Amino acid sequence: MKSTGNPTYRALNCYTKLMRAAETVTLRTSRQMAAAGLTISQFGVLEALLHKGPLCQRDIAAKILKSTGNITMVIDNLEKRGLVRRERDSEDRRYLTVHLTDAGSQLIETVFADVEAAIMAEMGTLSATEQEQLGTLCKKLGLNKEGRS
Amino acid sequence: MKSTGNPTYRALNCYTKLMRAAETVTLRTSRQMAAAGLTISQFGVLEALLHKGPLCQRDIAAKILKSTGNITMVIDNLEKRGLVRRERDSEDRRYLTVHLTDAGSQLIETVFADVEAAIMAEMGTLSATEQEQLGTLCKKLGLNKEGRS
DNA sequence: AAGATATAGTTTAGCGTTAAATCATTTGAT
DNA sequence: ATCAAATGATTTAACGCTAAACTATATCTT
Repeated sequence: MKSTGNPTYRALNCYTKLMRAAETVTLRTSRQMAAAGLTISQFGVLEALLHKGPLCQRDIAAKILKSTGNITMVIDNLEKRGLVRRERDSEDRRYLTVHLTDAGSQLIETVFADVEAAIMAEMGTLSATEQEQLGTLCKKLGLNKEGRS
Repeated sequence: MKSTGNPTYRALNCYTKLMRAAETVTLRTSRQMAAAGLTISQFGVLEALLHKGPLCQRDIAAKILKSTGNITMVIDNLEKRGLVRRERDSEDRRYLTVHLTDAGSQLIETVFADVEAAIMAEMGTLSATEQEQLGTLCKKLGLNKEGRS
């Protein structure tokens, strides 16, 4: 199985390394979130609100690729901590627009900066050229067939 | 932010593509497991047992990088389906050795082959050289600093 | 205007996940 | 031999996650 010319070995090996790298980088960057008491999902929600402004839950779900049932709970927890507030849309009462509170804004701004720095540090292991190569290869991999379906 | 010479942009962009690629590939390969009614964790446990033989729960947890509390539950579910059985070690009664049943062996063998084929198909988007490049870059990324700690 | 259909959000059931507390058993120290 | 410490497994509490059923509101058809 270790013969480097073996296509099966090569593919599985590449797959394993890709997964490990993603896991490791996630683990390291998520420490910045954990340090602020935020889960990855909570960070995702706050970050979406920071960069896109107030959003309804459906849009948040789409942005972080999670189900709407889940978003209800994540936002419940953020609301309990006073980081976001829900506002019922007066035009169409089905919509709840989620807003960052001042505390939420303040928190996500600093945590986002920390996470960004952690990502930079992680990627800094690779040279500029290597980062571009990696990006290109990953993109090619993701584009395979029908997108994310 | 889109200036390609910007190191922050380059790092974040590369990070995003890496994460997306890993997610997409996981999503696609996990369909093979889902088709057999197995979750990713259940697949991990069965695969460990297939390739390493009977293991105690602690070793299984270490193999799939999950907590032992979690393994208890995953194995409960596999046991309910008759895919594995627990056997109390007669030497040291703290240990439960987990064995594949015949049904479990049969299932994991076919599902493993399917998953392997799916991984091959995914990685097949890249040429042999590209796979090796990707593997090298991912490995370099993961090796950064203190391993997985 | 009435009823069907669609949409936003919530709830529920089930699995996964961790960390921490607990139980059972074994090992080590004295 | 006894008691303390270590170790494997289980349980519990809390959060995350999905799919599916459900509620409330809005829109579309006629």
